[in-house]
Amino acid sequence: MGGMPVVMEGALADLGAWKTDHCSLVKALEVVGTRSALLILREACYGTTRFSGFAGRIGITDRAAAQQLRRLTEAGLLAKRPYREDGGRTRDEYVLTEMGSDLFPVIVALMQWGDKHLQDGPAPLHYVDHETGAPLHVELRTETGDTLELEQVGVRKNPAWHAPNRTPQPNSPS
Amino acid sequence: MGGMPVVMEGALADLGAWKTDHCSLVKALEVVGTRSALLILREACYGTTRFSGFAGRIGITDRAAAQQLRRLTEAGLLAKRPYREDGGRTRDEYVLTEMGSDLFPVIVALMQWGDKHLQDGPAPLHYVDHETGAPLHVELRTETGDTLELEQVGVRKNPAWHAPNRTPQPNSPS
DNA sequence: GGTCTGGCTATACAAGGAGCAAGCCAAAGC
DNA sequence: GCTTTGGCTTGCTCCTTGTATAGCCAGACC
Repeated sequence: MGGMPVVMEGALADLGAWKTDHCSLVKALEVVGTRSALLILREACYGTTRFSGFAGRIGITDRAAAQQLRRLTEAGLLAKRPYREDGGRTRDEYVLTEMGSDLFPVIVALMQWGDKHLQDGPAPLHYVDHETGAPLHVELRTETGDTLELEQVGVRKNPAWHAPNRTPQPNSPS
Repeated sequence: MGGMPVVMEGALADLGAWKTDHCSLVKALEVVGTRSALLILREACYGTTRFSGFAGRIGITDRAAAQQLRRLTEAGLLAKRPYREDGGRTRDEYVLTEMGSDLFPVIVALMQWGDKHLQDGPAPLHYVDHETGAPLHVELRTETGDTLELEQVGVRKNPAWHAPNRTPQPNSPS
């Protein structure tokens, strides 16, 4: 069992005394906090670029696909790029930006968790190093390469942090 | 910029020819695909265990908290544990199971992505090795410790995979 | 000019998440 | 036995996500 959580360092230890006002997780969930957004990004990582590919492979309606593609493009995770098939007009396809492909670890982490806890049998797909075939995993590591258990992790305030717009408030990070 | 996606190996290369029927990501999103579910789990990782702590710190209503705590408990990410404060009746608190704490990398990965792409200034919080203070990161790594770019990643069918209930269909993994 | 096609939009609707506010309930303590 | 307290439920409402179905629109080709 888990049980023991992370170590909240310093002033963070008193959970009643601070708020998670600027939490990056909250901001992230505002952008990719829906099922269809993450599935669109999975598809984009798989190499899907065209409207009908997204809608068809994910199994969502045109409307849902169009809406999410627009949202993700506006947010900067996808970029439109014109293309042209012979005998067709020029259209836009959707390719990952750096911001979008930086989400790949999130997708693999969720996939890995689902593989372990939600599949009846073995995992259907593997992520590997394409060159060597070595299996890939998402891991929490320090620069020196150590992986940690949850209870060995510490959370601390970033001393360089300051409130985004004026009035640097001292007491509400995250 | 990103641009190049992962390498779909073998039969997976033809995206039109297979479906993502058993994708672990889809299953994972059915359990933790909502904002409030992930925020509850963030709080559980931070050490919050009690009803009012979840509702109050996340800033959601009692109703939403109760609903998610029930869902996550039924799904096996949280477990109820009785406790008793002096002068109070016994009640249940919610602690992470192994299944729940295995989601921590997902939370950190999302947080890290938000830190990089959605914060106006520096990140408000840091995750570190509590012992040494060394910063923690989520990384895609092979067993030999190499980290990869997106275009070096390969996706392949698991040869050991079989459809969960009878009729092992040959053509629809993930 | 007419038609076809793929990408996208429009309308109408159902389901679920979540807010507000109030109420319920099982001890503990008076 | 009445009140208090914290945890949880209920009724009602709004908003978002997603479905189903249909329609629009800009070219390319005829």
